[in-house]
Amino acid sequence: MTFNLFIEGTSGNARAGLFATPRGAVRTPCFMPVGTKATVKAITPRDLREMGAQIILSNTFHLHLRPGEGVIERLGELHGFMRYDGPILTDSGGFQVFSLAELRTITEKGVTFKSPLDGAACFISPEISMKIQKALGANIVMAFDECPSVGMEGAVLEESTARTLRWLERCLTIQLKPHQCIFPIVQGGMDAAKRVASARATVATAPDSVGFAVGGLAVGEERSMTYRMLEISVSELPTDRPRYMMGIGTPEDLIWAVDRGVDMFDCVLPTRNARNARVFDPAGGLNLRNAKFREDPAPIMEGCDCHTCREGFSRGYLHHLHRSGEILGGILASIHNLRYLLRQCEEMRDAIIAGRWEDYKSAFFAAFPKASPDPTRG
RNA sequence: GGAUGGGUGGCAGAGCGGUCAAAUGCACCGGACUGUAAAUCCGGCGGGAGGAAUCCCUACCUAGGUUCAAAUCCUAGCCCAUCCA
Repeated sequence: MTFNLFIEGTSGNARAGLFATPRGAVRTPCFMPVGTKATVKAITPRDLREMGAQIILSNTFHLHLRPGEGVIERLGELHGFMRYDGPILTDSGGFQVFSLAELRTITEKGVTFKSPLDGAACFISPEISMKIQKALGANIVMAFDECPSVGMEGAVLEESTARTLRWLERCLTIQLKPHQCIFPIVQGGMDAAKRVASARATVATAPDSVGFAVGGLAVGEERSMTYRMLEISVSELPTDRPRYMMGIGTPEDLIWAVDRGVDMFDCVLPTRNARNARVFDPAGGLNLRNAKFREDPAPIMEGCDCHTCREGFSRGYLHHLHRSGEILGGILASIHNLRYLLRQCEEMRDAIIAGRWEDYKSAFFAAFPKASPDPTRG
């Protein structure tokens, strides 16, 4: 069994484990940095290794448009192409159904996108997405789903959710490479009954899946809704397989998700925010562009073990870099933000295994009073 | 000394009788960002009152003037740029 989850400890619904992949074991809970276009923006693979990243994401749709999966496959698949030797997960393009909503039309066959690059029509079906991902060579391949918008409900949501399931069946007909596996994605929008139905049907359709993802969350809805839907979705998933909550990434989100049994998550937030001068700290974060940091000699966060903080780069210096539009500002802040979440995952894992999960959570929310320990309440 | 052009908000730079507290960009002060069309986007940016619509005051080099009305027209002065002596 190439892919396998070994659970090392639990606390309530929270779990810590080891997820074996052909590129090595991933310790969970695990945050996965996003490298849409075969690069985690502003970060080298060396940085990724140093900060303790275990697995990263890339994107089917964007790489299909440029440079094309053929180029990447011939240059050594994603791993060889971008010189990253850890496990890689590719998203299927399903998120672009949501994020590029104005540029696409959906039919039963698939989705026709207008390329953001040149406006050319680009058709992606479940089969095409799988074939692209097969060529890209990621270790975890995501099913091609439809990520519905927050407002979708009733018959339209019903049809969307059902279509994602039909598409899953079609995804499963494409044979992947031996080092690859597929994660199906649970949908169901902001509808509890549809979440349950989607999760059950997903498991029934792909019972042997190595892992399962919960999608369609953190797309603009209230946090209370996010986690109510997550709880419902996760409760229907097998406990012995990794659960991947797609698209979250604030420190508090990680706690909330892990507390509900999530093992893996990814998010553009740490890198995007970093490029916009927003950095994490235990009290809720800093905007390094703010005037008050102009002459601040302190590192972003006292005691942080990220390269940026360890090297002694001051807030004042980072303020200057971001003000000046210097590329190093984005780099140093990205390193900090990614390491922050990665370290938090290590801490969460240790706490769960050591039976300190409840204490860990209490300490986290004590330091960050603005975040609610339970987002589903209020 | 003469000729011509010009002096507008922190800077650059529109406006050239009313709809102007004055376009736009930059700077400045904040905010947002969650499977990346993002090193992006949004708001504010003379002073004062008010939740707000709004109201009051002071403003387009200086001083006068024309006009119901002037950043815009006239006169004088000061300053700047270029050219000629």
